[in-house]
Amino acid sequence: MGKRKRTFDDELLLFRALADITRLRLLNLMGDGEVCVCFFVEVLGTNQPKISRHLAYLRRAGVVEARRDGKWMHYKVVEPPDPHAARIFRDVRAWLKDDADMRIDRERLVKVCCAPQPPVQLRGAPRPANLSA
Amino acid sequence: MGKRKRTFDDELLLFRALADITRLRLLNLMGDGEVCVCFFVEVLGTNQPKISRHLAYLRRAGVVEARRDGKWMHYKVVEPPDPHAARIFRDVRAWLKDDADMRIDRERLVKVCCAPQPPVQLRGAPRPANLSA
DNA sequence: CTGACATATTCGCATTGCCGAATATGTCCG
DNA sequence: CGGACATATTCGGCAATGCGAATATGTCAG
Repeated sequence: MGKRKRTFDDELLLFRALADITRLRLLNLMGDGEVCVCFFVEVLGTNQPKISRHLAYLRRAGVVEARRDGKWMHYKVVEPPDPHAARIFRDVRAWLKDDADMRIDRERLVKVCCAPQPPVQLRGAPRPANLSA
Repeated sequence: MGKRKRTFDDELLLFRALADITRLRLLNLMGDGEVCVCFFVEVLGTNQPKISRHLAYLRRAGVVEARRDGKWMHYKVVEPPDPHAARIFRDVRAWLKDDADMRIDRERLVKVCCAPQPPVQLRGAPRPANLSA
Protein backbone atom coordinates (compact mmCIF):
# COMPACT_ATOMS: atom_id res chain seq x y z
CA MET A 1 0.00 0.00 0.00
CA GLY A 2 1.06 3.60 -0.56
CA LYS A 3 2.60 6.07 1.82
CA ARG A 4 0.54 7.29 4.78
CA LYS A 5 -1.04 10.76 4.79
CA ARG A 6 -1.98 10.52 1.13
CA THR A 7 -5.43 11.90 1.83
CA PHE A 8 -4.32 14.87 3.87
CA ASP A 9 -1.82 16.08 1.33
CA ASP A 10 -4.54 17.91 -0.59
CA GLU A 11 -5.71 19.52 2.58
CA LEU A 12 -2.28 20.79 3.51
CA LEU A 13 -2.35 22.45 0.12
CA LEU A 14 -5.35 24.47 1.28
CA PHE A 15 -3.71 25.69 4.47
CA ARG A 16 -0.56 26.60 2.62
CA ALA A 17 -2.61 28.53 0.13
CA LEU A 18 -4.07 30.50 3.03
CA ALA A 19 -0.70 31.10 4.69
CA ASP A 20 0.28 34.14 2.66
CA ILE A 21 -1.03 37.66 2.98
CA THR A 22 -1.01 38.38 -0.74
CA ARG A 23 -3.14 35.32 -1.45
CA LEU A 24 -5.58 36.23 1.32
CA ARG A 25 -5.91 39.71 -0.16
CA LEU A 26 -6.61 38.23 -3.59
CA LEU A 27 -9.27 35.91 -2.19
CA ASN A 28 -10.78 38.87 -0.40
CA LEU A 29 -11.07 40.92 -3.59
CA MET A 30 -12.76 37.95 -5.28
CA GLY A 31 -15.25 37.72 -2.47
CA ASP A 32 -18.11 39.20 -4.46
CA GLY A 33 -17.49 37.64 -7.85
CA GLU A 34 -15.12 37.50 -10.78
CA VAL A 35 -12.33 40.05 -10.92
CA CYS A 36 -9.93 40.83 -13.75
CA VAL A 37 -6.20 40.44 -13.05
CA CYS A 38 -5.47 44.04 -13.95
CA PHE A 39 -7.52 45.22 -10.96
CA PHE A 40 -5.56 43.01 -8.60
CA VAL A 41 -2.37 44.63 -9.81
CA GLU A 42 -3.82 48.09 -9.37
CA VAL A 43 -5.40 47.56 -5.94
CA LEU A 44 -2.52 45.68 -4.34
CA GLY A 45 -0.07 48.14 -5.87
CA THR A 46 2.48 45.51 -6.80
CA ASN A 47 3.97 44.12 -9.97
CA GLN A 48 2.02 41.86 -12.30
CA PRO A 49 4.16 38.69 -12.18
CA LYS A 50 3.77 38.55 -8.43
CA ILE A 51 -0.02 38.63 -8.73
CA SER A 52 0.05 36.04 -11.46
CA ARG A 53 2.25 33.70 -9.47
CA HIS A 54 -0.01 33.83 -6.45
CA LEU A 55 -3.10 33.31 -8.60
CA ALA A 56 -1.43 30.23 -10.07
CA TYR A 57 -0.80 28.99 -6.54
CA LEU A 58 -4.46 29.45 -5.64
CA ARG A 59 -5.46 27.68 -8.85
CA ARG A 60 -3.24 24.70 -8.03
CA ALA A 61 -4.78 24.58 -4.57
CA GLY A 62 -8.19 24.36 -6.24
CA VAL A 63 -9.75 27.41 -4.61
CA VAL A 64 -10.01 29.69 -7.64
CA GLU A 65 -10.84 29.26 -11.31
CA ALA A 66 -9.78 31.35 -14.29
CA ARG A 67 -11.81 32.35 -17.33
CA ARG A 68 -10.36 33.96 -20.41
CA ASP A 69 -12.11 36.96 -21.94
CA GLY A 70 -10.07 38.13 -24.87
CA LYS A 71 -6.84 39.56 -23.54
CA TRP A 72 -8.18 39.55 -20.02
CA MET A 73 -8.33 36.85 -17.42
CA HIS A 74 -11.03 36.77 -14.78
CA TYR A 75 -10.61 34.89 -11.55
CA LYS A 76 -13.26 33.72 -9.16
CA VAL A 77 -13.42 31.70 -5.98
CA VAL A 78 -14.61 28.08 -6.14
CA GLU A 79 -15.43 25.88 -3.19
CA PRO A 80 -13.19 22.88 -2.58
CA PRO A 81 -14.97 19.56 -3.23
CA ASP A 82 -14.33 18.17 0.26
CA PRO A 83 -17.16 19.28 2.58
CA HIS A 84 -14.83 19.94 5.51
CA ALA A 85 -12.50 21.99 3.34
CA ALA A 86 -15.45 23.86 1.86
CA ARG A 87 -16.72 24.78 5.28
CA ILE A 88 -13.37 26.03 6.46
CA PHE A 89 -12.91 27.95 3.26
CA ARG A 90 -16.27 29.64 3.68
CA ASP A 91 -15.39 30.61 7.25
CA VAL A 92 -12.12 32.08 6.10
CA ARG A 93 -13.87 34.21 3.55
CA ALA A 94 -16.35 35.41 6.17
CA TRP A 95 -13.38 36.32 8.31
CA LEU A 96 -11.82 38.33 5.50
CA LYS A 97 -15.11 40.14 5.04
CA ASP A 98 -15.02 41.32 8.66
CA ASP A 99 -11.39 42.33 8.73
CA ALA A 100 -10.74 46.07 8.68
CA ASP A 101 -7.72 45.99 6.38
CA MET A 102 -9.47 43.69 3.95
CA ARG A 103 -12.38 46.07 3.81
CA ILE A 104 -10.00 48.84 2.82
CA ASP A 105 -8.81 46.72 -0.09
CA ARG A 106 -12.37 46.11 -1.23
CA GLU A 107 -13.16 49.80 -1.05
CA ARG A 108 -10.09 50.55 -3.07
CA LEU A 109 -11.29 48.11 -5.71
CA VAL A 110 -14.57 49.97 -6.02
CA LYS A 111 -12.83 53.32 -6.16
CA VAL A 112 -10.30 52.24 -8.76
CA CYS A 113 -12.74 50.76 -11.19
CA CYS A 114 -15.56 53.25 -10.85
CA ALA A 115 -13.45 56.38 -10.95
CA PRO A 116 -14.47 58.93 -13.61
CA GLN A 117 -10.86 58.93 -14.83
CA PRO A 118 -9.48 55.45 -14.19
CA PRO A 119 -5.69 54.95 -14.35
CA VAL A 120 -4.36 54.69 -17.88
CA GLN A 121 -3.67 50.99 -17.62
CA LEU A 122 -7.29 50.27 -16.74
CA ARG A 123 -9.09 52.08 -19.58
CA GLY A 124 -11.40 49.55 -21.16
CA ALA A 125 -10.67 46.82 -18.62
CA PRO A 126 -13.69 44.67 -17.85
CA ARG A 127 -15.35 45.58 -14.56
CA PRO A 128 -15.52 43.14 -11.64
CA ALA A 129 -18.69 41.06 -11.74
CA ASN A 130 -20.35 42.62 -8.71
CA LEU A 131 -19.91 46.14 -10.04
CA SER A 132 -20.95 45.60 -13.62
CA ALA A 133 -24.66 46.23 -13.07
CA MET B 1 0.26 55.58 10.85
CA GLY B 2 1.70 52.07 11.16
CA LYS B 3 2.16 49.45 8.51
CA ARG B 4 -0.94 47.90 6.97
CA LYS B 5 -1.97 44.31 7.71
CA ARG B 6 -1.07 44.56 11.35
CA THR B 7 -4.27 42.80 12.40
CA PHE B 8 -4.00 39.92 10.01
CA ASP B 9 -0.49 38.99 11.03
CA ASP B 10 -1.83 36.96 13.94
CA GLU B 11 -4.19 35.17 11.64
CA LEU B 12 -1.51 34.23 9.18
CA LEU B 13 0.21 32.65 12.15
CA LEU B 14 -2.77 30.32 12.53
CA PHE B 15 -2.77 29.20 8.92
CA ARG B 16 0.94 28.66 8.98
CA ALA B 17 0.56 26.58 12.11
CA LEU B 18 -1.92 24.40 10.24
CA ALA B 19 0.25 24.08 7.15
CA ASP B 20 2.37 21.18 8.37
CA ILE B 21 1.41 17.55 8.63
CA THR B 22 3.31 16.93 11.86
CA ARG B 23 1.50 19.78 13.58
CA LEU B 24 -1.87 18.56 12.32
CA ARG B 25 -1.09 15.12 13.68
CA LEU B 26 -0.19 16.60 17.06
CA LEU B 27 -3.41 18.61 17.20
CA ASN B 28 -5.30 15.48 16.27
CA LEU B 29 -3.80 13.49 19.15
CA MET B 30 -4.75 16.31 21.53
CA GLY B 31 -8.31 16.22 20.28
CA ASP B 32 -9.68 14.50 23.38
CA GLY B 33 -7.65 16.22 26.08
CA GLU B 34 -4.19 16.66 27.50
CA VAL B 35 -1.44 14.42 26.20
CA CYS B 36 2.10 13.94 27.49
CA VAL B 37 4.96 14.70 25.08
CA CYS B 38 6.38 11.21 25.44
CA PHE B 39 3.27 9.75 23.78
CA PHE B 40 3.62 12.08 20.81
CA VAL B 41 7.14 10.81 20.28
CA GLU B 42 6.00 7.23 20.52
CA VAL B 43 2.90 7.51 18.31
CA LEU B 44 4.45 9.61 15.54
CA GLY B 45 7.56 7.43 15.64
CA THR B 46 9.96 10.34 15.30
CA ASN B 47 12.66 11.95 17.39
CA GLN B 48 11.88 14.06 20.42
CA PRO B 49 13.37 17.44 19.34
CA LYS B 50 11.20 17.44 16.26
CA ILE B 51 8.06 17.00 18.34
CA SER B 52 9.20 19.65 20.76
CA ARG B 53 9.89 22.14 18.01
CA HIS B 54 6.48 21.70 16.46
CA LEU B 55 4.79 21.99 19.84
CA ALA B 56 6.65 25.26 20.39
CA TYR B 57 5.36 26.44 17.03
CA LEU B 58 1.79 25.60 18.03
CA ARG B 59 2.30 27.36 21.35
CA ARG B 60 3.53 30.51 19.64
CA ALA B 61 0.50 30.41 17.36
CA GLY B 62 -1.67 30.33 20.47
CA VAL B 63 -3.51 27.09 19.74
CA VAL B 64 -2.03 24.88 22.46
CA GLU B 65 -1.00 25.32 26.08
CA ALA B 66 1.55 23.42 28.13
CA ARG B 67 1.37 22.31 31.74
CA ARG B 68 4.29 20.91 33.69
CA ASP B 69 3.80 17.79 35.80
CA GLY B 70 7.10 16.89 37.35
CA LYS B 71 9.41 15.76 34.58
CA TRP B 72 6.53 15.56 32.15
CA MET B 73 4.86 18.18 30.03
CA HIS B 74 1.23 17.91 29.03
CA TYR B 75 -0.15 19.74 26.03
CA LYS B 76 -3.73 20.59 25.27
CA VAL B 77 -5.61 22.49 22.63
CA VAL B 78 -6.92 25.98 23.43
CA GLU B 79 -9.27 28.03 21.29
CA PRO B 80 -7.89 31.21 19.76
CA PRO B 81 -9.47 34.35 21.28
CA ASP B 82 -10.71 35.72 17.94
CA PRO B 83 -14.18 34.27 17.22
CA HIS B 84 -13.49 33.76 13.53
CA ALA B 85 -10.22 32.01 14.27
CA ALA B 86 -11.89 29.89 16.92
CA ARG B 87 -14.56 28.77 14.52
CA ILE B 88 -12.08 27.81 11.84
CA PHE B 89 -9.95 26.04 14.38
CA ARG B 90 -12.92 24.02 15.59
CA ASP B 91 -13.79 23.04 12.02
CA VAL B 92 -10.24 21.94 11.41
CA ARG B 93 -10.34 19.69 14.44
CA ALA B 94 -13.63 18.19 13.31
CA TRP B 95 -12.00 17.53 9.97
CA LEU B 96 -9.11 15.76 11.65
CA LYS B 97 -11.56 13.64 13.58
CA ASP B 98 -13.12 12.40 10.34
CA ASP B 99 -9.90 11.72 8.51
CA ALA B 100 -8.94 8.05 8.17
CA ASP B 101 -5.22 8.50 8.71
CA MET B 102 -5.78 10.69 11.74
CA ARG B 103 -8.02 8.01 13.19
CA ILE B 104 -5.18 5.54 12.85
CA ASP B 105 -2.95 7.84 14.88
CA ARG B 106 -5.56 8.12 17.61
CA GLU B 107 -5.97 4.36 17.75
CA ARG B 108 -2.23 3.99 18.01
CA LEU B 109 -2.25 6.35 20.97
CA VAL B 110 -4.77 4.17 22.77
CA LYS B 111 -2.85 1.04 21.96
CA VAL B 112 0.50 2.43 23.03
CA CYS B 113 -0.60 3.72 26.38
CA CYS B 114 -2.95 0.94 27.39
CA ALA B 115 -0.77 -1.97 26.37
CA PRO B 116 -0.11 -4.55 29.13
CA GLN B 117 3.63 -4.14 28.42
CA PRO B 118 4.14 -0.56 27.28
CA PRO B 119 7.46 0.32 25.60
CA VAL B 120 10.30 0.81 28.06
CA GLN B 121 10.42 4.54 27.58
CA LEU B 122 6.77 4.88 28.60
CA ARG B 123 6.77 2.98 31.90
CA GLY B 124 5.26 5.31 34.45
CA ALA B 125 4.39 8.00 31.96
CA PRO B 126 1.18 9.83 32.81
CA ARG B 127 -1.77 8.69 30.70
CA PRO B 128 -3.57 11.02 28.30
CA ALA B 129 -6.49 12.75 29.97
CA ASN B 130 -9.23 10.96 28.08
CA LEU B 131 -7.86 7.53 28.92
CA SER B 132 -7.06 8.02 32.57
CA ALA B 133 -10.47 6.92 33.85
C1' DC C 1 2.32 38.90 -40.37
C1' DT C 2 3.38 42.72 -36.96
C1' DG C 3 2.94 45.47 -33.09
C1' DA C 4 0.42 46.40 -28.83
C1' DC C 5 -1.35 44.75 -24.84
C1' DA C 6 -2.68 41.37 -20.83
C1' DT C 7 -1.11 37.67 -18.52
C1' DA C 8 2.04 33.70 -17.47
C1' DT C 9 6.39 31.58 -16.73
C1' DT C 10 11.34 31.37 -15.93
C1' DC C 11 15.57 32.69 -13.60
C1' DG C 12 18.77 33.93 -10.00
C1' DC C 13 18.86 35.25 -5.43
C1' DA C 14 17.54 36.01 -0.54
C1' DT C 15 14.65 34.33 3.10
C1' DT C 16 12.27 30.95 5.54
C1' DG C 17 11.16 26.32 7.27
C1' DC C 18 12.09 21.70 8.42
C1' DC C 19 15.36 18.38 9.68
C1' DG C 20 18.75 15.48 12.61
C1' DA C 21 22.51 15.94 15.78
C1' DA C 22 24.28 17.97 19.65
C1' DT C 23 23.54 20.39 23.68
C1' DA C 24 21.01 22.92 27.32
C1' DT C 25 17.38 23.21 30.84
C1' DG C 26 14.48 21.47 34.32
C1' DT C 27 12.98 17.94 37.70
C1' DC C 28 13.39 14.06 40.63
C1' DC C 29 15.91 10.85 43.51
C1' DG C 30 19.49 9.28 46.38
C1' DC D 1 25.59 17.68 45.10
C1' DG D 2 25.39 14.19 40.97
C1' DG D 3 23.16 11.12 37.89
C1' DA D 4 18.99 9.79 35.41
C1' DC D 5 15.29 11.16 32.90
C1' DA D 6 11.87 14.28 30.14
C1' DT D 7 11.75 18.09 27.48
C1' DA D 8 13.57 22.37 25.12
C1' DT D 9 16.75 24.93 22.38
C1' DT D 10 20.59 25.65 19.26
C1' DC D 11 23.21 24.75 15.10
C1' DG D 12 24.37 23.78 10.31
C1' DG D 13 22.65 21.93 6.15
C1' DC D 14 19.21 21.56 2.74
C1' DA D 15 14.83 22.06 0.34
C1' DA D 16 10.87 25.04 -0.39
C1' DT D 17 9.08 29.67 -1.02
C1' DG D 18 8.75 34.49 -2.28
C1' DC D 19 10.67 38.11 -4.80
C1' DG D 20 11.91 41.37 -8.89
C1' DA D 21 13.65 41.29 -13.50
C1' DA D 22 13.53 39.37 -17.80
C1' DT D 23 11.19 36.80 -21.03
C1' DA D 24 7.52 33.86 -23.03
C1' DT D 25 2.68 33.06 -24.35
C1' DG D 26 -1.74 34.34 -25.93
C1' DT D 27 -5.03 37.56 -28.10
C1' DC D 28 -6.51 41.29 -30.76
C1' DA D 29 -6.24 45.12 -34.32
C1' DG D 30 -4.61 46.52 -38.56
